[in-house]
Amino acid sequence: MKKSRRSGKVTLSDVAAAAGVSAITVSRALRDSSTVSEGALARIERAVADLGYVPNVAAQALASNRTNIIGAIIPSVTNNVFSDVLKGIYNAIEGTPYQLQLGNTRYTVLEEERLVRTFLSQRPAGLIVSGIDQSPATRELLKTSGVPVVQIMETGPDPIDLMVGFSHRLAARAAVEHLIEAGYRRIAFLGARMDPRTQRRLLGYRDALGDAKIDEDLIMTTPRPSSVILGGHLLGDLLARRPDVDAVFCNNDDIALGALFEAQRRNIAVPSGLGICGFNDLEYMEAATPSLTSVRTHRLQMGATAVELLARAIEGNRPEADVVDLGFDVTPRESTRR
Amino acid sequence: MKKSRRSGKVTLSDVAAAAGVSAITVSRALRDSSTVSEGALARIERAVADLGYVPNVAAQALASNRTNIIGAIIPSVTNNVFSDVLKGIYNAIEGTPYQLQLGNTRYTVLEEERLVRTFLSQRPAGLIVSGIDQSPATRELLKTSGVPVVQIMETGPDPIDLMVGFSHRLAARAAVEHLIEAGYRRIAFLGARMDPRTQRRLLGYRDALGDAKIDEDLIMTTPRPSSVILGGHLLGDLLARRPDVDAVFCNNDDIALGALFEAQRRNIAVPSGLGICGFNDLEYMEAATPSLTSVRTHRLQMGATAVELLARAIEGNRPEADVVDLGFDVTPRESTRR
DNA sequence: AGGAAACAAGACAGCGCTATCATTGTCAAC
DNA sequence: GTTGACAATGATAGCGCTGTCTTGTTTCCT
Repeated sequence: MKKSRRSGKVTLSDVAAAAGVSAITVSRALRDSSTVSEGALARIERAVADLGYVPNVAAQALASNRTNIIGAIIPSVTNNVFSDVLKGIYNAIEGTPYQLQLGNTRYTVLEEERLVRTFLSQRPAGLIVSGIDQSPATRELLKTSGVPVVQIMETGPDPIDLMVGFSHRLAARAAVEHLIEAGYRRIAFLGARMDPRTQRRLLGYRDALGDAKIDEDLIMTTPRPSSVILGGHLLGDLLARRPDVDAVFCNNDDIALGALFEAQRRNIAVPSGLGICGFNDLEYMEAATPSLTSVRTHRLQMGATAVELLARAIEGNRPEADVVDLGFDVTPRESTRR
Repeated sequence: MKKSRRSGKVTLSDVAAAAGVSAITVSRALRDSSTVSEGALARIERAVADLGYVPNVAAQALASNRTNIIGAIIPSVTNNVFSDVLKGIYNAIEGTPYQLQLGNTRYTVLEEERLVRTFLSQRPAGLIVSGIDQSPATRELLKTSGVPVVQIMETGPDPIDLMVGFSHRLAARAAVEHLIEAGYRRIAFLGARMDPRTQRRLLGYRDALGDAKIDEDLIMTTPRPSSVILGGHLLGDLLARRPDVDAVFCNNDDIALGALFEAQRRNIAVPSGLGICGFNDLEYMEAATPSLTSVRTHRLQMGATAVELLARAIEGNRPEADVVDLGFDVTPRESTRR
């Protein structure tokens, strides 16, 4: 007797036989119940429940040449900023028919390109990519794929398709303007991992200082990945070079927290001796002693909006605006109040 | 003329035609090149490159009734602990043929069960689940699936299949023993989100106090999700109830950091007036002023080991030991040095 | 030289589903 | 009564790949 290759699972035909209809009717009933008569639908639903039928997604994908996968490609899973965005994505995807698949570039453009290729080969329903600095090849792949794409984290000119984020340059500028208004004049920029977003924040820092006609030669950066410890080191190095600095604009909150701890270690009073401003407004900024000024960004909402834009585009009713700017809020706290 | 349903992509047969062999030979060449002659292999490789052939994973999955998907199901993407584990998983999975698919339970057993069902219906190569507190139905599903499964985060009796983690009870006990050795006697437990792992840490806390014959009625907990701010609140509530407390064992580092900030706010000297010990040893613990004692857990290695165990099990050579205990290290720092 | 064993490659069918076209029955409009 | 529109359902043929079996070819041993 010929050995069957069947997986042992309940198939559409089994359901069809149990419900007394043909397989195709079951298929239709499950995809769009309005196309099937009430009686048949009821019998099919019973049969599905009785037999414990679970559709085979591979067969669905092969036959229909599409999937319900939304791919999200982010640089890091451990960075709090991206994990918040991811949380927003998960929240929004719940209750939709879509399933999330995650890719992790580790901040390299090449890995991003590889991931885009891998994801596209699976014919995803939509794709979420981070930032606006894709390689030309990646942009081309995405543009010609026919798959809806959302770029998140940042706004900028020339979106691949859809976009949701904010201007890092304007946000940094607003933060530094806040420091200037608070009376600080020798304001340094502390930054790690000078990725493109960081570079644009540096531009915003320069914009603000330029407008206020302030000497700007107070930039401490390192290519190393950001961390709280590194924030302390950066402040230490800065103070060694320029002991007269009176405030630091930190490229992110980890660095700001590290700077605070370093200041405490050196008995530098914050905010009177040193003003500290971070970026992103992670949860601990409010809890710190003194509480730390930061720039609030809308990360959960960014993830949620990305999914909403994508869902609409997939379903054919594209939103009027391709680019959604969620803005930011400078959130002054004790660390810059003097 | 009949309209073709073809996806427009290059298929195996296209490659086969270009290489002058049959489709099945190309399939074999791509899966195990040793089964094909050198000449044919070279021609096939050329054809693949020339045509830009990308396999259709849905067709592969349907025909072979298996995939190269490893599913990972974790409670939260924003919790640093899990994101570190996830990073370890991604690191280890690179260079293997497997692809990661992530599920997010948000700390609910029901969602976990749903995700396990969804993942299993895709016939994954292996599955990673978090903790040892799966529902009986989930355990049964996993056990009968035939899919290799690793439970991560914790060790315990009766593994579903494979297991890698450590004993939270012993780790908490060791931390509290450290506090006792440092001379603290009125030691409180601060905990948020009393999930099963937290409960077992509480047991460890009680073990240590019981052994030292110390009164243990100093437990402050809340069902709310953990955060730095909450750590401050918990310490505040504790001090209102028991101003004579001399040390806190915090269920995680966020709470420990919040407790430190709250102590600073109240001008309570750490470690002389209050000892603080956290759990997990996140990066900022070392950077804090004073640096914070914690229990180091091997999160990256946990993720990596999970993938290794799984890969071995998938390939048929199961490891000798089903359960890998990665242990922990109490890491004493300034916050408990008196 | 003869035959077993090992190797290389192909034929064929089918995995479980959906696109497409065809068929049937019902009912309102003329 | 005929017609056409529409709703409900079915038959058929794949989607692109791999499992299984078969056929041909080479190698090596006795």
